[in-house]
Amino acid sequence: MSPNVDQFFEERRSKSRKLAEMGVDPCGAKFVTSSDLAGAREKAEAASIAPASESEISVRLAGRIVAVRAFGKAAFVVLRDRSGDIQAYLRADRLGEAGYAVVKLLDLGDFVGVEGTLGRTKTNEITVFAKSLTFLTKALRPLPEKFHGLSDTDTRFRQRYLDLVANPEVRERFVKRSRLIASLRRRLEERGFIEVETPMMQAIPGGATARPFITHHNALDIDLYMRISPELYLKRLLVGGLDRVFEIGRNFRNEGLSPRHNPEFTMMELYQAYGNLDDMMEITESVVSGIAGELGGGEVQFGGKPVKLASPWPRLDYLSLLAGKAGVDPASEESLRSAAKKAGVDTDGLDKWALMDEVFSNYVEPGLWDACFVCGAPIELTPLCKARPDDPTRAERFEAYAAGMELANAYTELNDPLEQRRRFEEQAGGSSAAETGGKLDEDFLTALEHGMPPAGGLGIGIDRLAMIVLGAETIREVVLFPLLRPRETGAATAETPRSN
RNA sequence: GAGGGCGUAGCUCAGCCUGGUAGAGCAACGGCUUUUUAAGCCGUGGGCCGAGGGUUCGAAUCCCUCCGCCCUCACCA
Repeated sequence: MSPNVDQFFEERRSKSRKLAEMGVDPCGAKFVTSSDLAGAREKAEAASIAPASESEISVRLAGRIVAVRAFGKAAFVVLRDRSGDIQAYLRADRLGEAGYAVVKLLDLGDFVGVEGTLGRTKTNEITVFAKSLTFLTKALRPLPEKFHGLSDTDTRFRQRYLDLVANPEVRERFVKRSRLIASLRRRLEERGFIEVETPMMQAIPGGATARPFITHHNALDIDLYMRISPELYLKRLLVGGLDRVFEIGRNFRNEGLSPRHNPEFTMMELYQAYGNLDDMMEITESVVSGIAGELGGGEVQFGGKPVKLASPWPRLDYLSLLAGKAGVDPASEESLRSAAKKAGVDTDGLDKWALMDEVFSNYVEPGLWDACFVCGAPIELTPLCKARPDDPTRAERFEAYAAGMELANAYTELNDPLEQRRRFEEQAGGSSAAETGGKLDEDFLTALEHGMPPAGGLGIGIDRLAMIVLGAETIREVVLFPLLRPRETGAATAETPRSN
């Protein structure tokens, strides 16, 4: 620890000891409040208090001190909680000698409770005129600077609590993410879906193709995989008669990090028996545009450019987009290969379908700015999806895009157990299955053989939805604790102050 | 994994190109101050300049290696 941090720490410890000597617990106790800070503000506004006057409205409020402006025998402190900030005015003549002695020992970062009346100062600032101050908790380390806040991304992500305290817009963003998920849950429940939880540790990681994380269960002495998708378990529930199910939870993929990828990310997946792709479109449009309206006030900006999320979303054709936006002939492997090469893709060993996917994500995806559905991707890429009745080479599938990112993916689900087995076997021959030994999920196939009703299925990437709705350009701004390389243990030890 | 950028006080940053031994604001400490809004005024302390090595009489500054973060690419149904 640097001498400077040591100095802060020792000074604050000494104040903490002084408080204890005065009979004040430096790590206080329950404090009943009359409302949060924003609630007190609203009350004050509603009472239309004149400048430089006090009302008779009493409040009890608590928060962390984020600013102190002290005079000899009076001080203004700004309190902050989850809802916002409010100023409190502490005067020696109102708090008494003992009370004001505590004020003298306050530091930025301490938690306090105040009881007093709401009013406005002569500068018209809503203020709690304190009758008493209750010390709640001492902060032994200093907070980041009050004006510029905290901007170093390393510290912001590693010590997110500092980011949340110092940067109100960050706190607000995560509150909104929580509201987003609550709203999504409510909207699905209104449609008769029930929320379920399926295994995150799976013996065979299915439902997608991605490299899994491997873990080990000691008692059974078996390797397990962190799920890459809940799909195969949710479908088992359709077999079991839970006709409308959804799950909101983490998926894990052992792949690279990027502004759009975190190895653990949050997905919403739902399955609706007796439905199909059209139902999934309706749900996606309605839920996403509804949430955006609720949280973003209808106006959503990403990277300074507006993104249109209001329904209806245009239905675009996968192959037409390839021809139109990428200028390739989707039927020609050579045309696809040369386009992929031009985009800097290493095309060795890629088959026609993989090339198509590369061309799509390099040439078409970045330009899909306003929300839209891309329909009819080739069946080869989607072993869990039904083929189109009119064109068996294409999947009855859509992917929803907005702000140049894939936001959702939906199928009319394949419920033919024999066809499903054939597709799995085909896939097991491919290279992507090597990681998990190419094992077929026989238990899932058995479930299908018992009969899965025709169904539509939908997955929405919640982190990306949050990014778009909240205008965050990197996933790290919507994930509280994004994955970072752990610090050296030596450094971590040095952070811990020695006791005495 | 490759390329580029960044790393200086608790925080936000200057200094680096053109080497001469470390600066500002906020925060902290002492003093004055009972209506401030990044409060003010006077004074004080605080840095192995990410780590290690090299060049040099002399390195925050130039060179090399390593570590961490960010960006782009690659990996990634």
